[in-house]
Amino acid sequence: MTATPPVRILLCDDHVVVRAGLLALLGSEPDIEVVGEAGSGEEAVALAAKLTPDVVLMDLQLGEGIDGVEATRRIAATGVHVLVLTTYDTDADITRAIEAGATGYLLKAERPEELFAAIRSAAQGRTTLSPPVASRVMARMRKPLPTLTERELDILAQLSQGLGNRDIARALFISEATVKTHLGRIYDKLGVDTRAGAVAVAKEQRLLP
Amino acid sequence: MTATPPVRILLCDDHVVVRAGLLALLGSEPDIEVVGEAGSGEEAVALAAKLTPDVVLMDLQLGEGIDGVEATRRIAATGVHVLVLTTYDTDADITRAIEAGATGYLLKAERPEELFAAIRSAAQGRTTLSPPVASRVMARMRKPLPTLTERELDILAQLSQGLGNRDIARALFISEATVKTHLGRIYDKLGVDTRAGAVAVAKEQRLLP
DNA sequence: GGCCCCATCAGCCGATCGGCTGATGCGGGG
DNA sequence: CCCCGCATCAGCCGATCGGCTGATGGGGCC
Repeated sequence: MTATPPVRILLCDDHVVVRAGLLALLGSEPDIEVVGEAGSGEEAVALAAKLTPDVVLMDLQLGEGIDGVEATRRIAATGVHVLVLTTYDTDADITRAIEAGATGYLLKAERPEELFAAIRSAAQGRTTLSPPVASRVMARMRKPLPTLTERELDILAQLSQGLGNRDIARALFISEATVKTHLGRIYDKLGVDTRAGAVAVAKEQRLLP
Repeated sequence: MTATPPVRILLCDDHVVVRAGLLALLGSEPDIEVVGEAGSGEEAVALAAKLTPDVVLMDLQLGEGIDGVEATRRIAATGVHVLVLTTYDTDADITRAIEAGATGYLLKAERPEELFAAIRSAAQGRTTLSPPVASRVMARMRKPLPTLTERELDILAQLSQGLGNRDIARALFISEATVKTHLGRIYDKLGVDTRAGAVAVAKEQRLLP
């Protein structure tokens, strides 16, 4: 067997501390080489195009600029594997990341060995999910959870501003009747029966940007 | 001038990556020595008592077990300085950390030099706040923001479950009239006029645990 | 050309909400 | 001792909400 070249990694996280941590952890692995660091989504997209790494380690929360999902979408579109490494394991985040083309989804709480293994898998295009994430994905398969339509998300966004039906109607240029129809379906999908409950679920599940 | 002994640090963060990052960053500073690491609040409290570090670097979000605020409270009570290092800068988090006795409040997005400086300050009991945090504190001083009473938080918690007035009343063993009175005051303090709006602010501001 | 999803709208009605005025009791601080 | 913040409760009333039934039209998909 010939010596395999190291896996080339691009880091993307807005926190210096996290980048330093990843750098330190990955530095101990001979077959993994960090070839670049980005502190924003825009930077990551540019560097990924320039460096063509084997894997991009991407945080979903990036503070300023485009978010991790959008960065993932753009980078994945160029054929580079993106391994999402983030703090949260909500359904909405996972779904959006996967739809954006992420190769894997890891939680920052994961043990370093898992991270290394996931990176090596991702370099070959194989998918790795953190156990809690995998569980949620499985659960989602069994019970088709709330998948709100875009219009319903519009309504939900207005609702989360505390607006009444009339104001929502005006904001979206539709009638109150339509607002109420959408609200009813939103309640069904989210498993609630009041606007307060809907807002709670929306915030909890991070359904809104 | 005699050589000053290094500042002795205890890290507390539930993410291995972050601990590794801090370890790497602080390792480059000769006058700062990391004497211990904790992955949970309980561990941090125990280690702080055993090691009596000069400063504890404390994250507020700790996953399982007691949260960072509670850990801060217990450690600060023993006279050890706690420097909060976290991701969020919401009013509620800042307020609770300060009330718990934190010596300073830094954001993870802060530049490493600021972190070093803050650690050295904290070792001497001096307070350091990240600029965004300082701004919020000042703003708070100027305009006495929502300070909900405990009872109001009880109501808000039930409200955030999507419960109606009757159910809230039953849950808290009070009459509907009282619930409505509290709700009115909550609306005033949060600057909203619907339950949906109140829930939105509550979640946004992390007013509930 | 049907079928289904989605978005749109209407009207009805009982339940709930939000604002109002006003009242009681308790505890702490000046 | 009085004042004030806090928690408790009552009643009233117009506005809003949530559930219901039912209808129309556009766009995919087979």
